[in-house]
Amino acid sequence: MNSRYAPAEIEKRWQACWKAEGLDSTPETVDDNGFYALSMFPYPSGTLHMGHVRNYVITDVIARVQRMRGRPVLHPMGWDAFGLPAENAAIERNIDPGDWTDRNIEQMRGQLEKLGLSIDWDREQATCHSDYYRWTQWLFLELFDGGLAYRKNATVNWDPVDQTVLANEQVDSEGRSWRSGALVEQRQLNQWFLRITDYAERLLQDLDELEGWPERVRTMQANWIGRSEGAEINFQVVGKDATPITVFTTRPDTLAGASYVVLAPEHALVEQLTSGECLEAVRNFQAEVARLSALERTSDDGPKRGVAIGASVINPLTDQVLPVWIADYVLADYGTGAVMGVPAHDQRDIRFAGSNNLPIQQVIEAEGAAAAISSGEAWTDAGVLINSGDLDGMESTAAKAEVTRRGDAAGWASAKVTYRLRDWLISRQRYWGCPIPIIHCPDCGAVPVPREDLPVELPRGIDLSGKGGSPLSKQESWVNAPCPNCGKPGRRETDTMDTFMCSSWYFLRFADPHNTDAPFSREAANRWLPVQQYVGGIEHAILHLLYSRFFTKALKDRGLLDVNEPFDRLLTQGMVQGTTYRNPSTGRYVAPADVADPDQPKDPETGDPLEVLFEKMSKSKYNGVDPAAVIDRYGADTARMFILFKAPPEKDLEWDDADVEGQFRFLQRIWRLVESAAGQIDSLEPRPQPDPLTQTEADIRRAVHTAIAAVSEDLQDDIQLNTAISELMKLTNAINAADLGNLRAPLQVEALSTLIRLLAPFSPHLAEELWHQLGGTESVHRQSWPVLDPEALVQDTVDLVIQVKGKVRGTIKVPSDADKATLEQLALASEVASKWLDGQPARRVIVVPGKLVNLVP
RNA sequence: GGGGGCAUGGCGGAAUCGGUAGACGCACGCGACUUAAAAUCGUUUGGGCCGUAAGGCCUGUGGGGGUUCAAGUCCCCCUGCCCCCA
Repeated sequence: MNSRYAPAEIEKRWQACWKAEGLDSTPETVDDNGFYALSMFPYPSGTLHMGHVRNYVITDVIARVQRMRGRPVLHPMGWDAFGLPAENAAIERNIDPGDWTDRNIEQMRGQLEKLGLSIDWDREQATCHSDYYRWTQWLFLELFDGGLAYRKNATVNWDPVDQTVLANEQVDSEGRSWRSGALVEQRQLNQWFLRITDYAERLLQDLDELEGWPERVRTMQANWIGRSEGAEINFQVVGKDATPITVFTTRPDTLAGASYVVLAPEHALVEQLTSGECLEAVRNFQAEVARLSALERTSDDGPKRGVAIGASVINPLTDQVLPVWIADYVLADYGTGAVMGVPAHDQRDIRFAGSNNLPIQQVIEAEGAAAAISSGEAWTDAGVLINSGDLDGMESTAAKAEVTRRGDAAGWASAKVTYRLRDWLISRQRYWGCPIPIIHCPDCGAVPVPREDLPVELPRGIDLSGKGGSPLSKQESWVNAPCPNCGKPGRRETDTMDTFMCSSWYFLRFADPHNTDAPFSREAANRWLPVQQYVGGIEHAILHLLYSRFFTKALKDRGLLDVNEPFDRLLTQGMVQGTTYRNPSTGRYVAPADVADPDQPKDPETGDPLEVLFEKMSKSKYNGVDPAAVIDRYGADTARMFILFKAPPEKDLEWDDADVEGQFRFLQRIWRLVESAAGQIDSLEPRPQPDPLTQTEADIRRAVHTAIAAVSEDLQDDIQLNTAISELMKLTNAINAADLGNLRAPLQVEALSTLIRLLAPFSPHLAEELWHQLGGTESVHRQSWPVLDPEALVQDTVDLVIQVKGKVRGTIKVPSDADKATLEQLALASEVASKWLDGQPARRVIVVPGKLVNLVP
């Protein structure tokens, strides 16, 4: 009695106890009612930050509630452990990337354990360990066997700082590397690709199935896949017996308005078609374009540049002769690498035509179209065709199909669907990644390493200078290997895989983590997948989630599992932001420690007033809060409560020390409340409720069951953990206000037992401690979730709102079971009504039972 | 430029099958306890106006319009901010 709430002692003790008891282990056998709760696994940087904490605590609450609901739960954790930071750290400090990574994992696991997460650590995986990446390699071979992995020479984004190839997605909108920030260059290299484009249509279509995903993530994926319907149209080359130029267009209806045709500078036909006098200009232009990124080339607003190549083609619809150009805004690997220029009806074309003196011919008429075009704006909306021969007068939407149909009949067009999505470039010229299990043989070509020879281990303890291509290519003893086919000397593939490969299937390995015969058994995968609740950052909305979906579908097609989508429900949590001080005139950030008066923040150097912002926690902004420090001071339970209460999960969260204090106080209030009862209650066994109840008892039962209903609802579909905690606060307030001494024992037991069980997923340590203090013998986390008794919610009378002309004018107490007619009578007879109706009869009466009556005179 | 989202007290946020706006918390103020402070407990607070008071009225969810008995919620227009794509 009268002990203080001491989280440090309580949390340490219960964590040890749970570990000894195996409380968090995954049930061995389950039928199909298992619940798979998963957080996006972290990169083991060595330090846990608040974003991680938020992510894992949200998932943990969901997992714990499901356990109490009686479902077998899989809640694992692992490490996305390959990647550049380890290699960079190794270069800087001359340590082995593997050792560095393992040390970080140890450290972060320790930090995670302090949070009291109910994770089954027995299933832990690290993608850089050979018992994991062996299976990444195995799956690569599966894709290879299925024709989904191939090698091709292609223009790639080259990061001159990190000396590696980047995927398009790793280049930001300014053409810089997402990691090094260097301006990306274009290079030709022979690279490994995965044929994700084969799955473009399914990846798009099946987005409709994902009802448990945020709409905006689905939209982002759909945009990324970028389906467009149109036609391929062939233009015969004048005077040469050359292959016709095939363009892709989404606007075949504007064909008559085509005034030129443009090839990508890298297009194969450029060589053939360029005339002698244009050759030099074309060569120069090609060299110039090679330095530009795709993004610089395709933006709508930049200037469009190009040169004519001295060839002509024939417009198949009008028989007009059109010049052929090459231009920076046409990309070789999108569509056919060639477009028809219709300046009047395409924004980029009108810019190009303007700067190169090419004719602009309007062929779609609509109100305002001509004016827009003459002012230099393309008319891209629908309209009616003009200047198009016998197609004049046709709606442009109808004309799309008609032009394609005619072209198809005449052999110069065919309907075509293209996608913006490109095949996934997985080759990386780096050391710290999963080796691609291929041996290059001078005779047999690229030969897969036999599955029984996996893993192809990364050689350890090698010199990493960080310069000049792949370190693996310099490891002669490793590189040289006999061809598995013919036995002749061959060379191992020295590229490693994009780390997104490793993270595209880890959720499958968790279902069957110790399997030594296969990456996972089909039974285990089918039993646990799809993940019922996936939680992670919005920054993975496209890449990781799209790749994982692709893997799942591809592996399904290979017969390895039967699920079509990996993640049933997705929750994208918001950022954790810290108080940030910035000098608006210099743009520099100031550390909070250097701010003397937080109410009147001033720059210690210049004396300028500082602006106070909330921005994502980062070292450079001096606004980070260390989770370990918060746990040391207040305990993990307070940290959990704060982070869950402060904002809805998907919104950004502003860190506020005062609010952390507030949560600590709330937990102390519960502590004192339970302590006041500890002398009176020796068991939490439910007992029959007395009948009749006193008014206070009936009120407290209603509060208890209202809380059960509300918290359960908040954890159900639309997960709202912040309001769930506010319901716990209301219940605590209600019990405090009623005073336990005024309740008979069965009521006390029900109230406290419910409060503690509802609290358990949020504050697992405190709930466990209180549960035992009140005589609980088994863990609170093995108790069942409180069950709602609808009877307890019933009230004899309710407050009925009286509105007059839609304005609230008062309330009256009415029997809760009164019917509409009675309510109307009671309302009309009320004082409120007589006062506000002022003698007029109510012309109209709207009755909403249980809520209000609206009287309209 | 295209697509999507958001806008509620001093602050974070509740309330969207249209039905008492501001739950819950933070901060602030006041009070109790205390020699004092901390802690704790109680309590006020959207704005404006009337009233000695009890109380009452008007107004209010970024701005403007509309639908409806009733709008934070639905529709149209505008402004600002955020995200994605270009």
